[in-house]
Amino acid sequence: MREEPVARTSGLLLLENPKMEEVVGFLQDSFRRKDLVIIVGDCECKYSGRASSSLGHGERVVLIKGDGSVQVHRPTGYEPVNWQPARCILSVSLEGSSLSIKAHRSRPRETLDTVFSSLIFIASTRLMDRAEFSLYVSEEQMRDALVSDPSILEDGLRLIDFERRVEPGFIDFYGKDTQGRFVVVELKRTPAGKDAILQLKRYVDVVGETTGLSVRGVVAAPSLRSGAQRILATLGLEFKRLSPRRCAKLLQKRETRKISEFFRAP
Amino acid sequence: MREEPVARTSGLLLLENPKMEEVVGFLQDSFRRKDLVIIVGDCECKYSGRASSSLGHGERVVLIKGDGSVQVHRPTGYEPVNWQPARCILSVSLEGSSLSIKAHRSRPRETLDTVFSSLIFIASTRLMDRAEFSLYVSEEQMRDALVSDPSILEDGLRLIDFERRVEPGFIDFYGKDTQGRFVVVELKRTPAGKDAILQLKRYVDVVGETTGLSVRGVVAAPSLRSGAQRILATLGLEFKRLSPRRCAKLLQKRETRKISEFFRAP
DNA sequence: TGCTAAATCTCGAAC
DNA sequence: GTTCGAGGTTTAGCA
Repeated sequence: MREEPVARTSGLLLLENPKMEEVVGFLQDSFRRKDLVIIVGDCECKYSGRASSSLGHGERVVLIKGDGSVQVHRPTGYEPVNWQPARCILSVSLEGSSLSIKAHRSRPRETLDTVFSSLIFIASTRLMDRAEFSLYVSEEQMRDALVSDPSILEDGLRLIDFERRVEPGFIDFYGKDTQGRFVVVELKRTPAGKDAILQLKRYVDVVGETTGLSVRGVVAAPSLRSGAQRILATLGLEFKRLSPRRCAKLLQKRETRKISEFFRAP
Repeated sequence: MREEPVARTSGLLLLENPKMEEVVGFLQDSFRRKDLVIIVGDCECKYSGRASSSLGHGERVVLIKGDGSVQVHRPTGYEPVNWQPARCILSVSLEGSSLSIKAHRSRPRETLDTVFSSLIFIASTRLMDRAEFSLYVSEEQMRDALVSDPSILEDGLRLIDFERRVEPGFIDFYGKDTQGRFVVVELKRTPAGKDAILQLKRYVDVVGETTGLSVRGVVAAPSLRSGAQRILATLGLEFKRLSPRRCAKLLQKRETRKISEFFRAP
């Protein structure tokens, strides 16, 4: 006799070595509730869409999330061997003694069919997760990256000075472009707003007065806040996208290169 | 009283609402055996390496494979929020009442630390999976792709004919390059071997005799079988990599473009 | 909606 | 080992 799935404190439902028949309803309920489902068992996969693929029998972990995304994981490899992104239409059916789970989407039109010939266990649960994910790179790290390779902002851009003291404060990056024009860069780790633009404007004015030449002002940030583009254009300043991630990557590269050059030295 | 983890027929070990203390040994054993581990629980994540990231408390699924890869999955999204590729060094420790799982690798130097404050369940199992994964595109589809856009093989390559009847059989693709030289292409869906090369040689010779001009012979395949490069060079023929996937992608693009052009038509 | 560029891209092959 | 290119790339930012 089989026991019914038991609801845990966390709302976890577990089926160990379940029968195919009972699994159909179990999965349909889980999909309807948009719960997360983990299936471990022996399955085949067929994918058809942008390309076609087939994968014979083997024991795998299948992860089906409430958003309709599907992943089939083999025992090794970071990436799923087969998958389907979110917003799939999921359907479960019994095919003889096997269980078929189809994940279909249009645009692009593609289907992943996972057919289980045996099941080791199935878990279904609703996960609570409201946390915010944040990738960090400091403004100082971004400045270091720009100083070490100004071309990440603009081709041919060269460094004159950084953290340069001028009347209202410090210029993050001070350089010269391919046409020989001075460039003042205001760096922001987060989307740049009016404050950053006005700050830059002051620096540009000061440098313009000091040198008596026309000076370019560039806001370098991951993006502009809404409305900032308008102010920027009004003041004759520019925006250049600079992603914190790219800066971090470049710094990492420089770091490893330094180390390798050190070891290569005689 | 807690019951001991029970070994299933499949070698599955399950812990439901386990205590942190018992989990440490459980995970260390699993990692040593290089079994696959699934953990569901409330955790925080900190990543540091190429970039830095932090993720606050939330219920997630963590998948740790025998190859040392780690994935932290939130309730939605196809991709893991945090991850670490294969060949990581895994370590488990108790930090107060929390469980910390660190995945570290060098080159690039980066660490993912996942700290569980509570556990819903843990599963550990060895998966048997020896199946081969294959992506399908027929040779005919590859030929269609090449015919519809010869530049995927070589810049400026133009089509003269395909499936062209010559003495020993059919030339897959017959064209002309930017220098006006005739090009005979032999297509293979799988790594090309001696047979494909000799076939191509016959076509090239026939076309050369017919036209009285020098003719280029190109093997287009995902790769060359070992030793084939040598024969190719000896016979004065060329190899151009052509992936079935890229052909499939191109065909799909053409298809969608056709459809959109159809709908756009007046 | 479609494109273009970046990704903690990953992964594999060639050099 | 390192570099280079492809991917069912995915994803985010913009026009």
